[in-house]
Amino acid sequence: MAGLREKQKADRRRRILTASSLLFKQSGYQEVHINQIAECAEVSVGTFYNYFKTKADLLLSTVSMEVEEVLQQGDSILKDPPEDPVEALMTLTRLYYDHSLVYLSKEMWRTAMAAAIQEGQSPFSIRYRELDKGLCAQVCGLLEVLQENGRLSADMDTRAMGEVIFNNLNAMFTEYSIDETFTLDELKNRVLRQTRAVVKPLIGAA
Amino acid sequence: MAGLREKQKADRRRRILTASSLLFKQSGYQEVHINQIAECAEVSVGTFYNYFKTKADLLLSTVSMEVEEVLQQGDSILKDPPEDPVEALMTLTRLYYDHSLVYLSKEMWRTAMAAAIQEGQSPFSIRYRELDKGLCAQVCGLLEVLQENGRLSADMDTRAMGEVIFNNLNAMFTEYSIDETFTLDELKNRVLRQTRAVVKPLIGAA
DNA sequence: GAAAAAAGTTGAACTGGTTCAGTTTTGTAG
DNA sequence: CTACAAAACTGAACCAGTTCAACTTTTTTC
Repeated sequence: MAGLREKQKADRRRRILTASSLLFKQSGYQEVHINQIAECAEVSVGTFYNYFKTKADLLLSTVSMEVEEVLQQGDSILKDPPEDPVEALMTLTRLYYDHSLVYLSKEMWRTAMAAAIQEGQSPFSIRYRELDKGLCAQVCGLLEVLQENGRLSADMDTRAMGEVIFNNLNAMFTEYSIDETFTLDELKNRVLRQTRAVVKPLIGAA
Repeated sequence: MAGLREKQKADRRRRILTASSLLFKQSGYQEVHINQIAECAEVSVGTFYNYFKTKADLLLSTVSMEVEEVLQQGDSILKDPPEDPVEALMTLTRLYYDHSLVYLSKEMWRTAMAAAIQEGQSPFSIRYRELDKGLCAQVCGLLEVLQENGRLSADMDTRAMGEVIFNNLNAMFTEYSIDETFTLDELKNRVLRQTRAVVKPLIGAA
């Protein structure tokens, strides 16, 4: 009952992912055509579209992997966060940012973001936003922990605050992805300053 | 020296803009093809591309108009803002949001946003980000005014704070544009709660 | 093991935005 | 007014992502 068909399916899917990953790294997302991916993966173009709805859909599986890994690692930060709230938030932020270019280039992030915005009812967009929501929830979760530990004012609206901080992280990451000259260090420094500005007034007012 | 050529050029440009605006309103951006726009404007497809670099470029001229109007109106709010900081920020925010759908539909905003992200070095993207920067500067400017008026703590980092608040406005507007069921009222309510969470701790600590 | 059904593969054709070589129109000089 | 140059217009061809009707392979049934 192993199923030859299942085996072939899994194999083809893997071949397509391997081929595209290789080609994207080699020549960039835009430069690589579906023909090339299909050829390199030894399937036909039609078969490619049996496995992925669109070219951008290829990215989604990578984005998904990326974010899931980062969410898991983020959870362990929430379990025992740095005492200083700014430092705690920046630890999470650095995790997100440093991990971001492991599987995906800036160009690929741009494409994924643009695709997610383009039509909101596509499965791509829905999944992408789910992942974002997961990250946002994690930031909110961290604020709750800090609040419970008495590190942040008790009357802070953790939900609203978390959304603002996450939206800022996300917007800054978008800016970073758009501008090829924007370095990771510059990004972290700017976000540090912003996070400070927002979080400092909430400290010790418990 | 009026120049027949100049006159014709201006006329053709106007015809294309009128035609596309009409067609987009009628059938939505995606549905309308360049052929149709060209036909309706009584020019050839090639001529269309003499006047606009891409289909998305059509949107840019509309977005540009939109944002320039809003920036101007925003300036008059800065001249004499409501005393309460949250109310002041929400007045500006409501201006932005209420104005947003005068010339552009959600679908058109999505397309413009996606295009601006897709390739960051295109004139489209550069112009779009300039406009965003203008809005961000206006939010920062409002915070400065409020700080000068003694309404916000004197040691607040207006620049960083303004960026965070603007990034949040922008992110929420993006979410709103993506989700066709997200209403303007819901948007304003959520942003109100977020703005409160961030700004309240800065009040009276002067 | 043969036949029918189900699932999957294939690549040529389609789609719609974009380009460009050839043509027409406008401005200028003699 | 004619001739020439510059600018602008034109639409058929191009391109790359996507679709789909015909074909092949695997599974199921008897």
